[in-house]
Amino acid sequence: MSERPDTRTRILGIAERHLMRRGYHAFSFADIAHELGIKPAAIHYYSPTKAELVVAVLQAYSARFDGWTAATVDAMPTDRLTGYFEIGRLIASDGRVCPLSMVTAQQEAIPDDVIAQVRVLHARIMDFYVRNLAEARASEAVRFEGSAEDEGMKVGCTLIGAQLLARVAGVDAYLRVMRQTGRSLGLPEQWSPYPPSPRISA
Amino acid sequence: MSERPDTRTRILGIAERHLMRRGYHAFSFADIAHELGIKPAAIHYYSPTKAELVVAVLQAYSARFDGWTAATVDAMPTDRLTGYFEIGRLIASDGRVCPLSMVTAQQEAIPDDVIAQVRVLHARIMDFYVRNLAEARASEAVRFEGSAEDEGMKVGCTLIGAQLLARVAGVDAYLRVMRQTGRSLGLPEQWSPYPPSPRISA
DNA sequence: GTCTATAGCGGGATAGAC
DNA sequence: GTCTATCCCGCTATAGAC
Repeated sequence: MSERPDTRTRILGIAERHLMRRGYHAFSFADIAHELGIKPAAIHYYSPTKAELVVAVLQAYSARFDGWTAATVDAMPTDRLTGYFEIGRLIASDGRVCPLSMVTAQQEAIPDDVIAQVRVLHARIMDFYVRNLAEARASEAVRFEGSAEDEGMKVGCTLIGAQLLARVAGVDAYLRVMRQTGRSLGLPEQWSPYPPSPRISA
Repeated sequence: MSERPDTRTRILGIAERHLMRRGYHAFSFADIAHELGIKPAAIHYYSPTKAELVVAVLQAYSARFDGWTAATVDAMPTDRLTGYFEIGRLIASDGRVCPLSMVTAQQEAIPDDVIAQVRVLHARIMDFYVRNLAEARASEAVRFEGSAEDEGMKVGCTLIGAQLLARVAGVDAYLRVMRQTGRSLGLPEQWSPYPPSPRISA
């Protein structure tokens, strides 16, 4: 195990990191190729177009997110929530932003196929929040007013905003905002990094 | 009054709209020129480089924000907060996003001068939240736990996240999220669009 | 103040050799 | 599977005419 991943996988990984750091338009095939030690044109062998490449990146990201939620199926909903806050922190500390917000920010200038895929990711993530908040409130592990749908959307918005804020104000800003979010929900002060694997922070 | 603004002003206005909709890299001098009925090269007469143009856009935006806060100096802090939520809604309903988040999202691929200017805007906006939340809590017009700094950053993050969400999920999503935010603060259900002028939503 | 013309670059994409 | 070579495009920016 821990073998060197194949080229296809490495391309997706590098593209994902660039997408999350720089956005759709500000990374190029040349960036990926240079890091891989191959020529830009070779990337087309794996993904004919840039749009298809990014769609594949988003699919892989969604799949990893699904894998993470599946792996946490036995966990307490509060641990799932704080676990996700912790994943968001790891992403922010690496100067990245959830691809959901990165792609959404520029959607007018991005191919429709990519937008369609980002909607899938959006639905999965919002479903995660809503489900866990509802479950946690039912067992009186968190408190909030209004519907779980509204609160879930709110917390999701706060997290992606906090990742953006981290880029101008440092990771500390992310931590302050999400700790404040946890405080108003009545979540524990310490976040469990649960479970560390399968990671969606890489 | 209501004269046709001069070319310099029109350029800034068009550039701002494109920046807020498409991001730094996805709008061009040609986009602006076409809308203005002039040639792309003519833009350079007003702003030699794209970075300077965007810096000017951000300066104008910050100045309008300052003008708005100054004009609301006699208002209740709760009205200032809901007034800003309303401004955020107008921006979102036009498919735009606060330039703060738009530029921040792509900061790795954006000139330093522009980043420096966005930090100014960031400081102004966060100061606005913190000041008004502290003031409102002192008069028991809102309730929240923790420091006004943490809560201010949190609400700011929620708003920019909600503007992003609006792009995939519609303006209704923005409204739901910010109404939920107002609910947990104990703000009135109806937002005063106070004051309509000087607008920072244009 | 706006034009034409053009330089110069970097990007995505394709064709065909190896 | 990766290469070289090339095409075509759009972009920022400059120079100089009007």
